Amino acid sequence: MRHRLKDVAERAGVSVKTVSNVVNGYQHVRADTRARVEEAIAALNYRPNLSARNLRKGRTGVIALAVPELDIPYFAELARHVVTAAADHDWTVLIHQTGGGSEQERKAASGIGDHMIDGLILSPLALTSDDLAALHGLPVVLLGERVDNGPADHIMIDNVAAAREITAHLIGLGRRRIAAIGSQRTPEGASARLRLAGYTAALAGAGIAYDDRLVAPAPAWHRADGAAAMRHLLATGVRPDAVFCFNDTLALGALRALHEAGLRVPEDVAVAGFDDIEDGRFSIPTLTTVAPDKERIARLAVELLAGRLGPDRDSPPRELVTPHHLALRESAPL
Amino acid sequence: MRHRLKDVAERAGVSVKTVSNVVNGYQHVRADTRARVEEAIAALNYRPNLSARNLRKGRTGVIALAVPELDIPYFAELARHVVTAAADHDWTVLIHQTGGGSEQERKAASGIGDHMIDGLILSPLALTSDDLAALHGLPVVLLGERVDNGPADHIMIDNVAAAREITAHLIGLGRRRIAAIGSQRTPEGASARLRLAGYTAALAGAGIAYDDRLVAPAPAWHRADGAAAMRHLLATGVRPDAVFCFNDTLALGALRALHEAGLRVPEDVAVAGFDDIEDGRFSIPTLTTVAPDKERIARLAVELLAGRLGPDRDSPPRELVTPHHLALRESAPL
DNA sequence: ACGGAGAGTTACAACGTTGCAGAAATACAC
DNA sequence: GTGTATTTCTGCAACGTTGTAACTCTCCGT
Repeated sequence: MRHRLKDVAERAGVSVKTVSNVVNGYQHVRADTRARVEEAIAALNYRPNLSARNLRKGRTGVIALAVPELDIPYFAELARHVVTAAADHDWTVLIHQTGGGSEQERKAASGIGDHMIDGLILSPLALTSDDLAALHGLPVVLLGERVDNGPADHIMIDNVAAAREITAHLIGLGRRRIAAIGSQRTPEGASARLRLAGYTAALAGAGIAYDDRLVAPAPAWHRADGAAAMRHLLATGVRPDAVFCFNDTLALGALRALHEAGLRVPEDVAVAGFDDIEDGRFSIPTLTTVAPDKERIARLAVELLAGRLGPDRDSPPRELVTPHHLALRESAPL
Repeated sequence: MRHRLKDVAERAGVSVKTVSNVVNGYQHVRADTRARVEEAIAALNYRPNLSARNLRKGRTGVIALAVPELDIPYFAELARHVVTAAADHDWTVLIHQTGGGSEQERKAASGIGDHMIDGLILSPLALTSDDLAALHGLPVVLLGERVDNGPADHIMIDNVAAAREITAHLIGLGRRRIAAIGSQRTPEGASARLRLAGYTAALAGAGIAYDDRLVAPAPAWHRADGAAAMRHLLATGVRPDAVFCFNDTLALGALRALHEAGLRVPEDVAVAGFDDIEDGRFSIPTLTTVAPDKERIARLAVELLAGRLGPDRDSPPRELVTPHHLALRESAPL
């Protein structure tokens, strides 16, 4: 049922290698030979065995993208862009879901990496440089926060600046009791720490005192966590007049909780998020947010990986900061 | 840097095959030999070369999941469940994005399938049975609408019944001018046709005349399409008092358009969707919808595939209808 | 006619792994 | 103590492909 080079060769009356040459587009094949071979390929519906080709070549044509959770819209959108960018290099993308645990991420790094993939684009939450070292030379591009001393290429946005800017925007609206939702103390919470730093920097810049009670932690960054954190803030009676949520799903949850509490957005409480996911453009109200250039991040990641697999094999690790902008919508308008 | 069985064998002072036996958990290996080999494996950080193993075994341990678009929440949620279910079989899931075009789906089927994957879970929009035949024996499980005469296992929900039930629910609220959003005339629109059939059946059952002007097409089923369709309905002056959207993202777009038009949901217009995506539980208002059991669909798909790779290799194709229920929320409450 | 260049084709080995058959060592039965 | 299982380990071949090197054949210039 499934045919091999040998079958094609027999049918076309040539050697196995000649068929291989035709399949790989080698130049010096006589036109009539090529035609005979192609006829045989078509007749037998021959497809190369990629495992064998990979074994021989040491390349698989597959790269992996490992993200914490696929059904967080930010990662789903990112995944779409990575798949698109990878297609330009004729790569297939193996999308892997780590669950954000260090165990799973380690497995994504070492386990999957084994020999099935040529490179890895990893959006780590919990990974340490030790885990990374265990890759033993598999080219890796990291997205998001820095892994300390990691010897890998790295793409990020300036989280502190972005958080500072959007907090400053809320201050510019005249708000003074600005809450933050999404803080995390765990080692995984690198993004949370940076965004919190931007938040406090903006407050300090405007001469507003930092109030611990206005900062709500969130174990994960899902809608439910955002809603719970918002409810908690409202219940403690610290009446914020604005909220900066560390990502958009938190913000959507917060919108929901505010709605249930009968508060108007943005009149009573302005809300800002982070990530610019599709939902935020259709939510009620639409969501003001920090918009990273996801398409560019994905493209850069694929290109860095391509470099590592090609000429830049041994060049020093690169660190790229991609631009972002504020998307000002109804929840905290201009 | 990257070691092979041979390197481990030399270090442990045994044959290559013995190392292979240890790696594969073969029983009859003396304890001290096993220990020596394991020490060597650890010391060299040996990892099997999967390409070689696959070549030898004819199995790859990778299954593919092909969906039209990853950033449609329904598919992202489904993907998460499939990844989880596949992990129980020690399978890695290669997630593939087809874009919904028949060309891409064909490629997902034939191109990717070549020898890299053991099986395919495909959520087709445009695939015909011819495309399916081109797979030449690759086990496939189809999700969603029927591919005519396809010789593959198939999991679906009863779209007609589900659409009829939720439309009947709207009728039960006393609504009489019930619009539908999402109809499609293209060959890809199988789901749309079935849901439309359920909608018309419910109207007929209640003695309500079908009004063509209340049925709005949507080229795709994104939020933007839902919003555009809703705006169109409102602009034509046919004042619906309820809308059944053929999926949740359409419904979220419709909610947005209704909000912009100053109409209250559900007081002025009740809204229902289809899919029960996470967003719908936090939107304002929360979304009444048809809830398929995505976790079960994913688990069944993986199990059917496991069967095809094992004992049920040649059993006749199975067709499974999974249950659904109505999730009644604020946009069209009980 | 002869040498040389290049086009066209081929045989062979290797990529790293595992199934098979069997050798060597050990245990067991009588 | 001999014969028979059983455990433990090994060498070889094969999975399907491609790189290397070599071979044949044609064509050209002299």
